Amino acid sequence: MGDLMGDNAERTSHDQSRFPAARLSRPLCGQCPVRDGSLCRRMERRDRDRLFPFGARIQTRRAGARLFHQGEPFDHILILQSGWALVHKLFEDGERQIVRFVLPGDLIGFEGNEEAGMAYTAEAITDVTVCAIKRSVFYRACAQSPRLAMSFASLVTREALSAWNHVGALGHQTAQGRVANLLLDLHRRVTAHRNPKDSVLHIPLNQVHIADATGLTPVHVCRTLKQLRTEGLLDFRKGALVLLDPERLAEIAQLDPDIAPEGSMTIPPSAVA
Amino acid sequence: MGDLMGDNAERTSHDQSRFPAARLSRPLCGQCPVRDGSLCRRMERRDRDRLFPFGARIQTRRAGARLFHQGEPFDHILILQSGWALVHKLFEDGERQIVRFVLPGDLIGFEGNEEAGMAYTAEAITDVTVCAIKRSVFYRACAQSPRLAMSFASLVTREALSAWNHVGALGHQTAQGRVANLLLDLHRRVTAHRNPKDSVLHIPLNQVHIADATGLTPVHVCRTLKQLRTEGLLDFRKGALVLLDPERLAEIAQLDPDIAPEGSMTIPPSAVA
DNA sequence: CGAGCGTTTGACAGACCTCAATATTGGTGG
DNA sequence: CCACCAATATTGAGGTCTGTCAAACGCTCG
Repeated sequence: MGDLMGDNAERTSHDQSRFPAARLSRPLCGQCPVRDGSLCRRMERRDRDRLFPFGARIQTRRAGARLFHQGEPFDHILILQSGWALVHKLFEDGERQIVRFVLPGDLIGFEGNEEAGMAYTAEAITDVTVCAIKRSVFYRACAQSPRLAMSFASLVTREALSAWNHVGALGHQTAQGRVANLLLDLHRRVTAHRNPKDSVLHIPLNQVHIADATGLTPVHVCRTLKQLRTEGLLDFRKGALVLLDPERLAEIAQLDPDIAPEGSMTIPPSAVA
Repeated sequence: MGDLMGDNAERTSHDQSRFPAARLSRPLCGQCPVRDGSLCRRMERRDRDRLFPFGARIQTRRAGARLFHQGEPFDHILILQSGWALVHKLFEDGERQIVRFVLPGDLIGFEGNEEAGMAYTAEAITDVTVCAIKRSVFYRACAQSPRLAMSFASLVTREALSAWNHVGALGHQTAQGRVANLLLDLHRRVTAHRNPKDSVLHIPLNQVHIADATGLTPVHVCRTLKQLRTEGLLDFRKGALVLLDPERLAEIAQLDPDIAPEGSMTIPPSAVA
């Protein structure tokens, strides 16, 4: 965690001029939440207003930086403001399993405790800005504000639902289904707070990311993506995702359109706001 | 959901004499939380005292009964008091993926919302007793009591951690590792609140349950269990689980003993109590 | 005794992995 | 602008793990 709480901490709002667009390994268009500040600002204003009195700080981290590491203690909660991150579990053979991707507005840092250390590693995929607050302070704030506590519970509930969906995909589906499930899920999460549903969507992942998340090898992910492309289902190359046949994709991903997806709020807004 | 809220509702405490031991498909010894009331009473007293003013009711359900069904609305929260349950996702081909097993003290019923219906199906494995409360009432109670809200958040956090561990097992591990992981996890959860760590532990699951939870076929689960048995790692037959070599099992399951397991409380008791 | 369920075992097929080589891309420096 | 390098993506051949199908066994219950 080291310099995460260092002197480069910022207390000001997440302004594009003060937080210049990240230098990314590859250019991303304005649709991507990494560079588009609208989503970030909306989540930030609401969370910051609640948490800044408790010592929340805005931080920036470079792509590839580790936000916290499996086995090591980490005493902060992070709210991602912009950019993409991931949470993975390291195995002894050096392989890793990505358990979730973190998008702006998502909370990370509750995957462990002070004594035993974090159970997972969090890593910035792109350059990111996060809102950091001491975990003990955050819990104290929640204990004083049922509204904040329920907002926290709501976020964690969404994480649990997403994880269970992930379990279903990994346990039951073939390679096509797993990849389709992941890309559909990411597409939905990115476009959820976005009006213009353009056909092409930029996702800052490569085939290795998809492999580590779906439990497949990069080689097989490549074959599966090619298969999906030739079958006219979706096109994903160089981070550009196009859903060519969303309906058939949902079938392959075994997503029942009637069922509330991961993004749905289980806790009604009335109980939070 | 039907008769769940029917006239057989009980408001009295969970007494063995009033709630006679369930007629189970196979006999279970006194170690199993299904028949042992100590765990049930402890969880119940604490939760009931908080929730009964809000209309919580104790209910009983038979083994095999569905507590709620995927796609259908369900407006209650259930706290399992005794017995075992499971939560699974149904796929269109008729297969199912068990996403978690529910033990006494666990909460279910937040896997969806009123409008879209539940995202999963919950089913009683053995006869169960549950503490039921209207979801809207429960959320209102949480909104008035930060303590209850944080207790809820703590439970959901544990579920999320457990689900992520499950994701890691399904995505990364071989059949042996998946089965070992599941049985070790269940063993830990059952013995967590139990002093005498006897060598033999009764778990009310069959090979089909294990198959649906690990994403394997019952045939392969059978082969894997036989393999684990001949290698002197564990013995699981007719619901009787014996861990013959816990250390080597933990290796196979890729469980890092230094890392906090799913059972650890992420939210410190001081923030809840 | 027969029916039904769960378990066990075998032969075979398919999905995915491993290893290896090549092609493509993006970045760097001359 | 081109050469060069590292990282990523692609393609092929062969092997392993797990699924599928089928049959038989044991157990419980009616």
